[in-house]
Amino acid sequence: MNEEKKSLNFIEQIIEEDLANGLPKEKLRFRFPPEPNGYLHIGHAASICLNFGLGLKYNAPVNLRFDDTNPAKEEQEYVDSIMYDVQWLGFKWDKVLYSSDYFQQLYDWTIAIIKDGKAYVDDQSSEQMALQKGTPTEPGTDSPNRNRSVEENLELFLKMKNSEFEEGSHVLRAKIDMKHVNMHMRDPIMYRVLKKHHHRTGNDWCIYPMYDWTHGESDYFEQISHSICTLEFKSHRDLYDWYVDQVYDPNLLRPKQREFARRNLSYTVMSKRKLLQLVEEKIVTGWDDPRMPTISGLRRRGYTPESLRNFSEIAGIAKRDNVTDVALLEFCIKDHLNKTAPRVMTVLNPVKLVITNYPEGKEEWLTAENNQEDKRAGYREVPFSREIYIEQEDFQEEANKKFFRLKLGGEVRLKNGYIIKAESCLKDENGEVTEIHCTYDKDSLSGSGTEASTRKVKGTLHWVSIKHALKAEVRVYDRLFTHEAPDSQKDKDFKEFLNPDSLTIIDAFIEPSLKEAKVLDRFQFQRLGYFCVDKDTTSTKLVFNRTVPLRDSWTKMSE
RNA sequence: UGACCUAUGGUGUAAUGGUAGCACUCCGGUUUUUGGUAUCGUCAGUCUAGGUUCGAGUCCUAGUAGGUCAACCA
Repeated sequence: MNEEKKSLNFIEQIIEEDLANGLPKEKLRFRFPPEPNGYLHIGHAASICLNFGLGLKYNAPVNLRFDDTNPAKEEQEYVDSIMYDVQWLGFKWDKVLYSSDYFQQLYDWTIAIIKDGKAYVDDQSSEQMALQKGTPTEPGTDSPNRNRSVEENLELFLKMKNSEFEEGSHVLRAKIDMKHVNMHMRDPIMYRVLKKHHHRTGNDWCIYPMYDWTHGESDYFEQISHSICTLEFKSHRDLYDWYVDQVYDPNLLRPKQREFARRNLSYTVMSKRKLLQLVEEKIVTGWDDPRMPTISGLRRRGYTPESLRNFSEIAGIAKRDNVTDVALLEFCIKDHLNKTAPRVMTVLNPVKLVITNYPEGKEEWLTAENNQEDKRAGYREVPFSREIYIEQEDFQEEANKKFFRLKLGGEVRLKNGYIIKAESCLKDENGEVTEIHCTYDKDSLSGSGTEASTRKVKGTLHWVSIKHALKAEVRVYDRLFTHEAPDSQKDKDFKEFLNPDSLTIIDAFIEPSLKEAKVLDRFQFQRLGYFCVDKDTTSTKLVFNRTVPLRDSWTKMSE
């Protein structure tokens, strides 16, 4: 009964503190600000769940804002996929906004800043400017253009805007302090000339604001109370604040940037650049390849929104570097699917089994429970006949008593069916078992109520009737990399750790109830794992992805 | 040879100066017509050294380790 109080993460603690210090609760407002230059991944999911979760917790609006200030990298395709992913995760934004919506406002503010003598046009080469910038341990030196007159700056900036200068020839810089210990404060660039088509503003602009100049102002413009980003932006905070200072009206809310550690997952990479590389070099089939840590990849793999949200919740957030064990993610999806996924029988690596005392030509439809974790899931019928497939690894001619499966002279129950006893087997020239001959106890049918039907045998096998089975392609995935943190090795490229066996394609036999399964339908293939229908499925060919195998204490034990 | 951030079981996170807890992983028991699930349990942690304090994972100092910062990227 007693509600256990949930501890707050450090961001929530900051918010509680701000509230306690007089920030009205109605002023709380958050945002998720992706750049539309790639697909979202599980790390973004952490940020999405954090920001939208805060919105839910405090009943505050959350904007989805596209940080689209670099037309060279951004595309509508990414905008669309990001919106889809956020909604799929189950969140609702207050407004969809774009930094590019603020280009005019930003420009107007910039004019004021130039007039205030706090920004200047620099026409040096980027190399020259880099040289003057100094290093983290040495102060920078002033640009010779630093003291242009306001009039000249205004005139030059207008020319930049009017496309009178070439790309790379002129930039507008904030006049701050070339000797500042924080490199970002050494006269950062506010605008550059980019004669590129923008996915939203088209060719309206040929000057584009930089991230720092845009982000804080966008937050301020939208009156975001808490601007949450990842740790690598920590040193941008001084600049964020400096820029907000230039336009801040004390009657309005002043946004505050706060940083948390990005979420890393073991056995994968998370940087957009590297993920893009995997896509472009065709190491994976696309952004939504089921081996990718992208939201779209995880979705196609069979992950549910609930499982991803739960993962973010229990992984938590903090400020230290981390590599979260992918086992935690897998636990989350198994936990959810265990409660929700219908069970079916499929055989991945078949061996033929003949029940010699079962009448030829006879078939029965046996009743099978769809999900013993959820009685409402009901029952279905599965066909049974004289010849069935079982898994190769479920049969051994001889085995010790720890082997609960089928062995010569031993008994086993066929799931939802009869108890059978192995009498003999046929083998090919290599000694591989090609056919198993069994007899069945005709009184032992599951659920028939007879004494024999309740008889205990140690093992229960899944199976499919050969005559009725459907063929399906099953894609079995393993981790994409063999190293826990493939991009952590300074002297090695992350691709050296690619797992050559990350995908295995199997022709499997599945029970006929799966015939009408729809893309993204999720199932438990009993005793094997969770699988979902892939989008490559056609009317003539079913394709399944293995989301995650079931916990397997037998294989571990027998190794 | 600077500034800033971080340091709690194998992993991820709590403990807001007062009993180091939770989850995952691993291992073991029980139940089981899934070697699944459920359930019970075991193992396992405050980077180091000083200091403040009745009391320090928490505060201070120094060290050590890791990370971040010098794109006309975000």
